Amino acid sequence: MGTTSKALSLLNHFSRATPQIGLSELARLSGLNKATVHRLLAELTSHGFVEQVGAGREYRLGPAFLRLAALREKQVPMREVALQQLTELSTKTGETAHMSLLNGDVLSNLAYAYSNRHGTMVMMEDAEVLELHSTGSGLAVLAFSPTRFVNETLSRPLIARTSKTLTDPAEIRALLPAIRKRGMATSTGGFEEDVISYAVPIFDARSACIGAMAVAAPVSRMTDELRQDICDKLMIHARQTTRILGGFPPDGFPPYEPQNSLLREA
Amino acid sequence: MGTTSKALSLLNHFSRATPQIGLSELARLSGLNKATVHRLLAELTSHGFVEQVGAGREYRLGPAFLRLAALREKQVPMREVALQQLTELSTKTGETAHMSLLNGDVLSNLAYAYSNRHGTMVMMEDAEVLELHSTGSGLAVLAFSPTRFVNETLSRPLIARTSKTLTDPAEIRALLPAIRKRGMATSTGGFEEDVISYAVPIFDARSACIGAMAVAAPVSRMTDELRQDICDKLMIHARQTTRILGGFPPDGFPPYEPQNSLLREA
DNA sequence: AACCAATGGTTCAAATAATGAACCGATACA
DNA sequence: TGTATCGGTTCATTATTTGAACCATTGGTT
Repeated sequence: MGTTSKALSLLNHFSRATPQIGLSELARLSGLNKATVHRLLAELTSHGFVEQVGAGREYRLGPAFLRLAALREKQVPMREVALQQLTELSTKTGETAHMSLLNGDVLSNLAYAYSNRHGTMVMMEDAEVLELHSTGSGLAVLAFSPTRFVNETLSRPLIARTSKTLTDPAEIRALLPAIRKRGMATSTGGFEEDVISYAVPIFDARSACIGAMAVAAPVSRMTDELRQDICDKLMIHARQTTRILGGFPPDGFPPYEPQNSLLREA
Repeated sequence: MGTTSKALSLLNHFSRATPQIGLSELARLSGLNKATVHRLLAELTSHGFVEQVGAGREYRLGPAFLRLAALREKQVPMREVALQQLTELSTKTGETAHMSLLNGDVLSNLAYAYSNRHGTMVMMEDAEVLELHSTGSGLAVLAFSPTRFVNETLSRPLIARTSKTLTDPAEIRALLPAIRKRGMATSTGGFEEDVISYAVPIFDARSACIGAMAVAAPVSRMTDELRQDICDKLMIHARQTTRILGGFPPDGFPPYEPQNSLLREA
C-alpha cells in the first residue's frame, strides 16, 4: 500500500460516531506509527482535508471537501438527479425513498426524500452509513458485485443490528441469485426493527454496481397493494436514474415489466 | 514536499474550467513524471477521490467527496449557517449575498442567496473561484492575512478580469490598512463590470481569516442609502457568522457600530 | 508534592517506497 | 507509411518514509 493510500485511509476513520480523533487514537485505529500518522495529518491539514480543533488538539475533516464536492456535483450532478427521482418516488409511493453509494465496503447515503402522506415515516440521516448485510440496499449491491468482493464482505464479522439481521454468510449468499433474477432486494427489520425496505441496484457506464435506490416503509403499513406499488415505481425510477447518470444495467438485468396492469385485470 | 502532498495537489488542477484531465496533461500541469502521476491517480482512484471517464480515459473528481463533505457539514454546519445568514442578508438588502472560503491562494464559493426584490441580480455559481486581487472578498481576506501570505499572493501575476481590475501590487497593498481599520473591503467592477461588492472577513477560533461574506449589487442601482444599508446589515451578519462558527475577530477588529441612526438624524 | 499514565509532538539511522527515463501498444492524422 | 500523440508499464537508482525511543505537557492518584 502506497503512502498516499495510507493518508487517504486515515480519512475513513472519521464517521458520524467518531467525528474527531486524537493523534494517538488515530495511530491505534489505523495501525500506523504515531510519527507516521502525525506527518500524514500535517500534509492533509496543509491542504484543508483535516483540521485541528482547539482543546485536545484532536483532528476532524476539513473544509476542502465542501469545495471539491461542489465541483464534483457541478460536473456530475448525481445528488441533484437522485434527489429529483427520489422526490417523485416518495411522492408516488407515500413512503421514504433514498439512494446510497458504495464506498469501500459500506453504503453511504447520497440523498433521500420524505412523503407527507402519513404521520409516521422512516427517517434518514445525512452521511448515514448502511452495511451491506443488514439492509435491502446492501443486498441489492452484493447481488450485483464481483464474487471476490462478496466473499471479502461476508468473511468479515456481520453485526446484528436487530434480532432480525441476517448474520450467516451462507444464508445471505443463498438470497443473491433470486435478487439477481428479480433485479430487486428486500429486507425486513434487518437494520431497524419494524422497517421493510425494497432496493434496486444502480449501475455506472461500465455496468458496475455503484449503489442502490430504495424505498423504506413501516412494516405495520405494508399491504400487498402497497408492496406492488412500491416495487413498480421503484423499478421505474431506479432504471431511470441509472440511465440519466450515464450508466447501463449489466447483461441479464431484468427489464422493467409493468405488473400493475396484471393487478388491474385481477 | 511529501508524496501525499503531491497526490493532493493533483486534485487542485480540477476546476470548473478543466473538470477532467488526461494523464499526460496532468503530468504537464503538475510538473511531475507521468509514471508518478499515474501511480498517484491509481491510489486516488481506489479511494474514490478521482474516477476515470470512458472515452479518452480522462480523470475527474470522484464521488468520495460527496460523502466526506456531508460528514464535514454534519459536524461543522458551515454551509447551513452561512446559507441562513445569507438568506436574511439578501432579503434585507434586496441584493445578492454570498460567502466564500480561502482555499490555498483563491476563494471558493461556499453559499449564496438571491433576493427577489429586483428584476436584475448579480448571479453566482456553485464552485466558483474568486481571486484575491480582483474581488471585494479577496481584498477583505488579504487585509487580514499574514504579511508573508500577502507578499506571495501579490508577487504572482495578477490577471485583469475587467478594465477596472487592480493589477498593481503596490496599489492593492495601499488599500489594506484602510480595510483593516474599517473591517470591510469594497471593489467596483474588479471581477465583473458593473458590479460593486462589499465584503467583511470571517474568522476562525484562532482569529485567522478563513474567508469573507459579501453583498454584490449592480453599480447602476447603488445609492448612498443602499450603500449604507448594505454595509450596516453586512457588518452585523458577518460578525454573527464568525461568532456562530465558533470564531473570534482578531484584536483591533472594529466592533459593529450602527450608523443608520446617524443617517436617520440627518 | 511526587508519581504515573496518558497525551501531542520530534528525532534520525535503517528500511522501504517513490521516482523517472525508456519503453510498449494503440490511436489519430497526414 | 510515418509521425506524434495518447495511456500505461518497467526496473535500477534514489530519496522519502518509517518507527523505536525520546521530550514536554497535562490530568489524575496516592
